[in-house]
Formats: sequence, structure tokens, C-alpha cells
Amino acid sequence: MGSFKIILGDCRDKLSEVNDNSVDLIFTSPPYADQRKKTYGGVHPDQYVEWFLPISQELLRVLTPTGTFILNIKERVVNGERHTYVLDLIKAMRGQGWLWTEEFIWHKKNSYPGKWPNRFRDAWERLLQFNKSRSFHMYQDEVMLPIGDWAKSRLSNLSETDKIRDNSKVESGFGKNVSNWVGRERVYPTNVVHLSTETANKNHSAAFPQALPAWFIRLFTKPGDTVLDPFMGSGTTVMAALEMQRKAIGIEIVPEYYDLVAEQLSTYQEPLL
Amino acid sequence: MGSFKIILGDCRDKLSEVNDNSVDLIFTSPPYADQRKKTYGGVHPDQYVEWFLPISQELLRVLTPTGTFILNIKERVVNGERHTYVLDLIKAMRGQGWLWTEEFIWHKKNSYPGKWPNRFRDAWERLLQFNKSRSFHMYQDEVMLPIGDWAKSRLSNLSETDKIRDNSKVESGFGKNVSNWVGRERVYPTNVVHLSTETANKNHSAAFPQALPAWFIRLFTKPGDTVLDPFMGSGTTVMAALEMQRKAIGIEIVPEYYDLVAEQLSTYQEPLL
DNA sequence: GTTCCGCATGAATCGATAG
DNA sequence: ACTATCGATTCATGCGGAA
Repeated sequence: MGSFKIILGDCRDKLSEVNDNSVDLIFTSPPYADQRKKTYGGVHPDQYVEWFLPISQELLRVLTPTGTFILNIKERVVNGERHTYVLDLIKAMRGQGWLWTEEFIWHKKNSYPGKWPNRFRDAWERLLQFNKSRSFHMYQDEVMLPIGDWAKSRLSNLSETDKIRDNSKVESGFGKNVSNWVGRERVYPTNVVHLSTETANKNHSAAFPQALPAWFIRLFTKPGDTVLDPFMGSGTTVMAALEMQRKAIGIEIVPEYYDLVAEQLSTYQEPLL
Repeated sequence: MGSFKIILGDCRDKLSEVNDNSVDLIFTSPPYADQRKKTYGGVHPDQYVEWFLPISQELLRVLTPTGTFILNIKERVVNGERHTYVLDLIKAMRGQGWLWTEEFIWHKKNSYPGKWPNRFRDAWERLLQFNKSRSFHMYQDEVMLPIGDWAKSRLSNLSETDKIRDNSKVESGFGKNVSNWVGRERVYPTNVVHLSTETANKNHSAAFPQALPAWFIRLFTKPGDTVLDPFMGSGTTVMAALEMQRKAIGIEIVPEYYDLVAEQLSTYQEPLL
């Protein structure tokens, strides 16, 4: 269990309590435009970029040069059209000095059913990866997946010759690409993360399953590193970080959420960072 | 088999041969930036929007007011960063009068495993939906999917009484919600299209499997409607349209591709539109 | 123990109706 | 006119009690 620090308040003010170049991963899901009206005031899509930029400026300050910022976001439909505030935000953050390194997709396995005359169910969200430099830390081996059916069927059809060739470590000849995978049980994932939305039985539902931050925490940090979530909510990111021996910082504006996380964390050993 | 018209030449010139408001669906995958250098000259990412806008202007002209434009595109990585030309293109096309109605994701099921030091395999592409008006045609029932295991297990447990009640079309009483599903075998999909990349048996590999245009052709057109692909390539979209009794128009700049498609189509009955 | 089954519910959108 | 609220839609998941 890593150490942690949670802060009650608006992250627009409270990020000043976080040191420069001290955070290895920021994983957060800010309130989407017009959502969570009672907390951050229900930011209108047209003002979303303006609202977010001071925050991303502070995040740029606190992130280490080799760190990563993962932003979970999806644009609303406004008047029958996808609003462009996410596109505008990406461009504006690049203007602040962020590099838009990659866009992962969270493909939600089990979204609520339904359709509308002009539209199907929205079953995916963006996970935008931003960095301060091109040489960021990435621990790809930590998120390998069990090998899939693709390899099973492909490899089961290998000839005996192919298998022997692999076992004897012959370095050349065709078949090498395929035989590379014999005996391996895990493969690298892609930039599509395919997880279910967790319908936890708990009273306080999270916007995303813990497996989602956990995946990125494994990928971009090592034990002892620091993970920050400036929109902590019910603490999903913080809990994932602590369970994986990372340090965690969380900021939350709603006292009820803050108290809930504080209570959950009170059982742990190292309350202060 | 629908009728067809294929045109040899640069779509920047040849779209003028297509009448105003005459196309019900445009499905195309333009050459990505810096790709296909020998054909469209390898458009540089920085000039991509400028290059594409005259084309999208013509597409706006030829599309019916109730028609749809599906643009299959994905931004390149340039100098370690995702380039923003797709974001810029969306915004610029809105300036031309297009509505950015939706963004579908093509999740490529079986991309070959692979990675780079800073990056995983890119396993998805954008399918941007643009419309001229909010009241476009959409035939959602045509793309329904086989029902999932949920219903199978639930419905197998219905009592005989429930089944009889459904068969006799009793309109009232509880159990109606459940019996709604008896006999139904298909559900609506989401905005994530989950298809394999098809390495066709043919000599000329397509950028996408035929199932991809086929899905959108079913969703946005009915038999007898007209489908246009201004970057025809090996003719995947055109063939899909014709096999589903739609009319097809294809434009291709490379004579070898044009000839290939012309030869494939020569066996069909109605060569001219 | 293991499997089976009921139940609750999730970053949603549209269109109609009410204030 | 303009905003706020409400109903319809109908799958996948995990938990927990039952068989």
C-alpha cells in the first residue's frame, strides 16, 4: 500500500499544493460538459475549453518530464451534432506545450441498451494521452494480455517442423515471425481498451471501472511513483494506485465524496504523503 | 445487382460529372496523409485539410438532403505525436455546412500483435458521419445483431405459460416486458463496429473489409439508392453496393485500379447508370 | 461447493409536456 | 420563447441467495 494525500476543494485552487515535477501519472475523468451540475456548476459545452485550460496548465506544471497525462473524456451531442469542444481542447492544450501522443479508445462492453431515431448507443470514450516530452516512461510488459484465440488457432496449425525449428532457436528462415509466438502466453495489447462498465453494488457508483485506471497505472508508472487525480470522485483512481503500491494524490470538490474516500482510506497504514 | 458508373480520373475534377442531390450515401477512405504518394501525390499532413476541402465541397453538392457521408480516416503519427489534421478537417467541414452527426469507431478485431517503444498497435479508425440536415434517413433495423447470451439464458427459463401468452398475442398483463423478447433474435448495435481486417484472397488488398461499407450501406440506404466512393481503390465499396442492389458510382485516379474494377464489373448486366 | 437465477443499474438521447 | 423535467428504450454484468 502506497502513501496518499487527499484534498478537499476545487482543483483550480488546490493544485497549487502539489509540487512542480512531482507527479508521474495523471489519470482523471473531469465532469463532462453539462454533467455533474451540482458540483462544478455544469460547465456549458461552449465554455468547456476556457474552463479546463487553467487546470491543464497546472497539471503541466506538476507532471514530471517523463510523466503522462491520461484524460478520459467524450463530447456530448448538442442539437443533434457532436460538439467540438474535445477537438478544441486538444488543440488548445497543444498550444500550452502538451504533446498529444496518442488516443486510446475505451470500448465499453456492456453499455445500456437503447437507440434513438438518428443514433445508436454510444459505447466508447476517448482516453487522450498527453506528454511533456517524447521520452516518457512506458512499461509495456506490465499490461500484456493472455494470448487470444487468434494465436491459438494459428499456432495449433504449425507443422512439427516449425515447432522444432523454434525449439532449436534457428534464427533465420521464414516461419520465424510465427514461431516467435510459440510458447508465449501473453501478447501486447492495442490502443483499444475493452472493459465493462462496472455496475457495482455499492451505493456510490464510479464513472469508470477500477480496471481502467489500473491498466494505465501499470503501463505508465512503477511502484513508488505518484499518481494524481484532480477530479477524484469516489476515489477509483486513488484506490487503484494504492493497491498497486503507488503513491496517490486526489482532489475532490464535493465533501460527501471526499468524506467517503477519507473513510475508506482511514484503515490504511500511511495516511500522509 | 444495381447499376453502376465508374470514372477514371482525379475526383477533384470528375465529381463535376455527378448531379446535384443525387447520391444517398458517400462511403470513402481517402488516401491518408503521406500515403499513396504515387497517386494523389502524398499529401503532407499540414496540407491535408486544404487538399480535402474542395472535395468535401463537391460531396456536399451531390449528396441528397437526407443522405449521409461516412469518412473513414485516421491521423498519422508525426514526430511522436498524433497530428491534428483530422480534428482540423472536422471543424473546417462544419464551416462548409456539414453537420458532424456522429463518430463511429471501427475496432479492428484481429490486428497482428506488435508494438513500438512508445506506442501499441493502432487497432481502431474513425468513421466520421456527416450530414446535410438533421433529418437524414437511417434504417436501423437493417443492421441488428444476433441477440446476446443474456436473453438466451433468460428466455430459456420462461414458463410454458409465458410462451403461450406471447403466442396468443395477449396485450396486457405483467410478463409483457419479458415476452417482448420471445422470438426476437436480434438487437441494435452500438457506434462501435467490431470487424476483422480482411486480407482478401484477391491480389489487390483493400484498405477495409467489404463488411465495413456493407454495414453503412445497409444502415443509410435502401435498395435502388445511390452510393458514391470518390476514392474507389480496388472497388470494395462499389462491389458491396452492387451486391445489395444499390446503384454505385466510383471514381479512381489510378488506371490499374480502374481497369481491375472495370474488369470485375464487366460480367454484370447493367453497365451504365 | 457449484450452478442457477433474480435483481439492480449504468457519463444517454430524444421528444413531449410542464413551468 | 425558453428552460426544466420526465418517460421510453430493453443489454450486460456481478452479486447474492436459492437450488
